Amino acid sequence: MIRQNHPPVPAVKRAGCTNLGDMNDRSPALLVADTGRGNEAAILNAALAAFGAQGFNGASMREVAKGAGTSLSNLYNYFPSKSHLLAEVLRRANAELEARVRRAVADAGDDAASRMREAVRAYVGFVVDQQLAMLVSTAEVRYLQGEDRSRLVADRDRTQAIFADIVEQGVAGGEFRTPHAADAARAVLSMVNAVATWYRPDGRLSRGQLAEQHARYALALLEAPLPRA
Amino acid sequence: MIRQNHPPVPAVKRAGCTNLGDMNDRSPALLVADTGRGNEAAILNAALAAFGAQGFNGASMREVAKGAGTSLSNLYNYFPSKSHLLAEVLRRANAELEARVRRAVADAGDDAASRMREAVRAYVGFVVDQQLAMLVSTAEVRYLQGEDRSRLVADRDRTQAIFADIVEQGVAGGEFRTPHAADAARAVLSMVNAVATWYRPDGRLSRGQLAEQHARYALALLEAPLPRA
Amino acid sequence: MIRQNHPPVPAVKRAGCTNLGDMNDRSPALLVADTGRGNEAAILNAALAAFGAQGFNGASMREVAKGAGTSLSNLYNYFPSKSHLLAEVLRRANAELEARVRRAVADAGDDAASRMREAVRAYVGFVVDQQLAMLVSTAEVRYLQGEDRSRLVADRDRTQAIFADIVEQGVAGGEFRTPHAADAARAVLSMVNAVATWYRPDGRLSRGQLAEQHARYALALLEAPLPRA
Amino acid sequence: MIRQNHPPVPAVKRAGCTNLGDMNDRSPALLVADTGRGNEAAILNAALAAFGAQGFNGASMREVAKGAGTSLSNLYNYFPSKSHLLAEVLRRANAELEARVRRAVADAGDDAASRMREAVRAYVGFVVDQQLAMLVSTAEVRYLQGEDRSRLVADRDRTQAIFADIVEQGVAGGEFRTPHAADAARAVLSMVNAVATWYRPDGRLSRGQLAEQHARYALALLEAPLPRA
DNA sequence: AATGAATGAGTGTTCATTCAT
DNA sequence: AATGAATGAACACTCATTCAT
Repeated sequence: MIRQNHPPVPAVKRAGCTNLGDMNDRSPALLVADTGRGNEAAILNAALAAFGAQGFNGASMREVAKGAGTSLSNLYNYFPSKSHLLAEVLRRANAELEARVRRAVADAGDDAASRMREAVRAYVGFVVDQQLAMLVSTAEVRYLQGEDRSRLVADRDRTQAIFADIVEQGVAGGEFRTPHAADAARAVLSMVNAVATWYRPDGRLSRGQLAEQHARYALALLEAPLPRA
Repeated sequence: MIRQNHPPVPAVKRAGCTNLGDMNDRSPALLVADTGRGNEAAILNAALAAFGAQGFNGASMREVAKGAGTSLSNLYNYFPSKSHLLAEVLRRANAELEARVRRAVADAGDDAASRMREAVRAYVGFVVDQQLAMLVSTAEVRYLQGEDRSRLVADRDRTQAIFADIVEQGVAGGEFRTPHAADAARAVLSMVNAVATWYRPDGRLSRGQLAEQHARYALALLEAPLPRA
Repeated sequence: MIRQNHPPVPAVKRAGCTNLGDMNDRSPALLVADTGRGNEAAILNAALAAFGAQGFNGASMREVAKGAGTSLSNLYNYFPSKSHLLAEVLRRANAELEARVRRAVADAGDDAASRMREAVRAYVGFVVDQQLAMLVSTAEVRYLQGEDRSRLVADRDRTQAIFADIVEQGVAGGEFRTPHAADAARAVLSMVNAVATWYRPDGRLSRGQLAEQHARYALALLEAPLPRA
Repeated sequence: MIRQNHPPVPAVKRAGCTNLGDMNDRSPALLVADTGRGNEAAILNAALAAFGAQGFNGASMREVAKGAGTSLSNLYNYFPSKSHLLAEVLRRANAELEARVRRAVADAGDDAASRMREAVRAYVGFVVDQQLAMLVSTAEVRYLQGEDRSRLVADRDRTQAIFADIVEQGVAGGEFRTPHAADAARAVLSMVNAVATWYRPDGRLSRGQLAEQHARYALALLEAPLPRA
């Protein structure tokens, strides 16, 4: 069993370019507020913390129970299995992400560039706010199976399609000149997803700067005309 | 424990934008050729396959042994622990990656754009050739600890620094006009790393097209002047 | 692993002077009565039997579980490790021994000779009643570590100090004329401890004779004036 | 597996009355001088050290090999099994002990008291000189089986019979007045054997004082007339 | 909804021993 | 006499899960 006690990465490393995907020592990301059903929220948050710190297979239901302040066996009154618990955590994380992005796009202007900028800003914002949830979402989906898995894949595809649609719109309208329209959305999403692997709240860039910077990376990548910075 | 028997993801999904990071059903990526020391190479390759298929904590030493065609206990004549085995797999993967990138850059022209293009092409090439190794490298570093961990981080930083140096050179020389030079190398690397999470040998794009496409993404992101496609 | 199937030592040997410290084939010394906590007492008694028969390292938790009539994993609901289990067995054994000796001394007369006689009689009585516990106490303490070890050493020192105090009193009062007061208590304790290594319930001497005899050895060793037998 | 790293017992404990039977941190008792047969002596000495430090079941053949500076498999060119190795160590230890005691008795006067004094002195001397061998002899015989076991028991009985014979002679001749002659030799031997469990080379008493003191204990126990100290 | 006790399958790792060289 | 590679059985311990209460 892996006990992850590794010392905090020294500050100089943080500004480096290493993407290590460390998931420990993050502020307990309260992904789930009270659900009005006993210990449910506590369990979900504890599960997120445990899966984040040890990975799905490295974390134990006992740890989750301890983190939630309840007994091991009580977990099974809320979730029928460890996998279902993971599935529910991931479902909630993606739901919130999708909602935020969709809202941002709806509030943006009509042109593809504005919409892409706002989509990226919302996405990066969520990554910063719910870094642990993003890391777990990325790293642990693979341990889902069957229906739980396909449902999550569908959810995720819906979120990613928002970006793909904007790219399509932009290319069709001549705003984006990338010759690789079909794959560019994926490249943008890879970039912003990866923010979760290296972002540190005490880093050089503020939440807003980070969002703005990635919006520019995205538009540049899509070969939109850029203001001379 | 998760036994991953999930049915193959249908073809239509493959062309979609979902980055699921499935690691199963890949051709056994023979990362390591014979090392001249008994079963060592077989063990390393089996470990890569097992860690890829089940994750570090999901894979068992018994599976590795079976994959390598040797006995469980014999594993420990070669590697003192499961972690060391992982460490060695990752070390070799990164060594090969670094070597390829370094060679490509050395053989490129003197200007930053050419060097970046060749670095990205080599990197993407490695991702395609050793997809499983890249996936495992990304996903399982976190289970390393202590010296094994810090050694690998240092190795990796060296590889990533190649890109950072090229960006710096390009910005200094006016070739790259991105205003966010400090973080741009990381964005590029995120993009190319992510290729491992969705690439399929039978996909729409060939190895060469993929490399070329990502080179263009990278240069665009860095705001290098682009040919009108 | 040693499986102790050696044939019973022939009767003639029993009366000999060999101290072999055989620990098998003794009646299951029910050291612990029901503790009111599930299988706890059964586990402790089974552990005593197993450690006695095979030694701490020779005994396996599976054997203990089998002896206790429960499952291997359930052992860990009661004791966090094999060492802790040993520690608890030894702690209880010494607690009972100390209590018996202390009670005997309290009930004895005021003179050192009476007190020593009663202390020895109580000690030998315990050795006979809980022979296996005494053997295990003597032979397996060394496998304890850290706090468990220091706690037991302290417990044991307290018990032995009872004898040392009586010797001191007797020498101070002129009852004992040994010139080596500082070490004599240890010699007496060595003698009575060793009874556990050779005593057989079906031996020549009864429990009472054994106690009486060792009381006389002790007083003689301390150079107390003896009745002409 | 027990790794005995416990810190050295503090000095104040050493003078106390606790018999813990610690076997670590003793000077490597070179029980066996060169036997003229390759690595044999080194193996035997390493085995003694390993069995002393970890117990028979706690020590591994790998440790013995390392201690002897040879390879694991080479051990089996000298001794057919771990048990035989233990048997040989114990055989040599007892042989040396018996020789020393027999010589001392032969060199003593004719009266039982002198003979007993010299026997005890020789025995204690050996315990001090070969403390580790004595500890291992006492603690690990029980792991011997079959012929190895019975041969050693016979050896040991012969050594102990020397004491029993002296007691018999002394009682018959009126020198010893103990009414419990049949068991007294065993009591004396228990006492001197136990010296191995607490003796420290840097303790309060010298080797000679220790021997002298135990001779007096023995004679007192046997109720021989004593000089007024 | 909540708990403590229980369990069978599994984990990484170590063992004494063997064998080919 | 000496070695490195190999093995099957065993080890202490943990797992997700169930059940009686």
